[in-house]
Amino acid sequence: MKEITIYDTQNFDVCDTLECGQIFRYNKLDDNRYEVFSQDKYAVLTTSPDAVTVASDDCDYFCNFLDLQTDYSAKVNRIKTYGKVMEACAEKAKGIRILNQNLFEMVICFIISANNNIKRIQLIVDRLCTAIGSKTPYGYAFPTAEQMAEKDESFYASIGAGYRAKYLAETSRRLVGYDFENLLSMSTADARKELLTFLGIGPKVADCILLFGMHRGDVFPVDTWLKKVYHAYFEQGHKDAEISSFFCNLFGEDAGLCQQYLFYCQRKYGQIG
DNA sequence: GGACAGGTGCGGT
DNA sequence: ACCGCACCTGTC
Repeated sequence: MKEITIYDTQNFDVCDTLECGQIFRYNKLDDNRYEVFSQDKYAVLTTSPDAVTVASDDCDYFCNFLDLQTDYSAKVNRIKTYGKVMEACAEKAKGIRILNQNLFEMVICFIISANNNIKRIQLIVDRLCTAIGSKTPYGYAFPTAEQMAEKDESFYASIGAGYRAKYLAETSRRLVGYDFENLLSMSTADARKELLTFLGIGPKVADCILLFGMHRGDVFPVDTWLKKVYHAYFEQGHKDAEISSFFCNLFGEDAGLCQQYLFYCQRKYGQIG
C-alpha cells in the first residue's frame, strides 16, 4: 500500500466526513483509524495531531473520493454568514467534505436506505457485497449492475432488504447497460426527474444520489432529521413536501453541504447550537 | 413489546 | 395534484 499525507486539515476531519451519513461502507478501527470501501477499492485513513494519512493501493482514487482537490474554506466562511444557526453548525461540522462516490453504488445504497436505520443499512449493504461482490485483497467489492441483475427479488429479501427487495431487483436490471454519462450531462433538475422514474427512488433518495453520487451541491435531501431541524429552527409554515425547495432557495449552491452540516449536528449533538 | 428508522409506491379523492 | 396508509426488519 502507498501513502499520502494531508497536512491542511482545517476543513478535513475523517470522523465528520464519514459519520455524517453520506457513506455506509466504512468501519472505525480504533480511536484514530477508519477503513473505507468504494467500489472494489480500499483505504485506511489515519488521523494524527497534525495530519491525516491515506493508505491505499489507489491513493489517487481516494484523493478524488475525499474531494481533496476542492478548497472548502470559502464555502465554510460563506455558510457561516447564513444566520446564527448555520454559523453554529458550520463551526462544529466544518471538517465535513462531500465525497465523490460511485453513482451506481449510491443508487443501490440509497434505495436500501429508505425508511431504514443506518445500522441496518450497513448490515444489508455488507451482506450484499459479501454475497455477490467480487473478492478483493481487502474484502468484497460492491457488486456491479450485471452481478445484481442476475439475482431476483427473493435473493434481496434473503439479505434482509425487506420490501425494498423488489426495488433492488427491478432497478438493477434496468441499470445494466444504462447510459450514466448521459445522466451526468443533464441539469440537476432533469437528472432528478430521470432518477424519479426508477422504482424505489423518491424525492429524498434522488437528492442523495445527486449530492453523493453526482456531486450536485444544489440539492437538499429532507429526511426525518431535517424535518425536525426545520421545525425547530426554521419554521415558516411550509408543508413537508416544500421543505427541500425552501432550503434550496435559502442556500443555493451550498444547499447540499448545509444539509450535511445540519444533519450531522442534529444527529450527533441532538441540537444545532 | 412498541416505536422508530436518512421514504416510497399505491390507491382513493 | 394531493393526501393517507401499508410496509420488511434490526435496534433502541
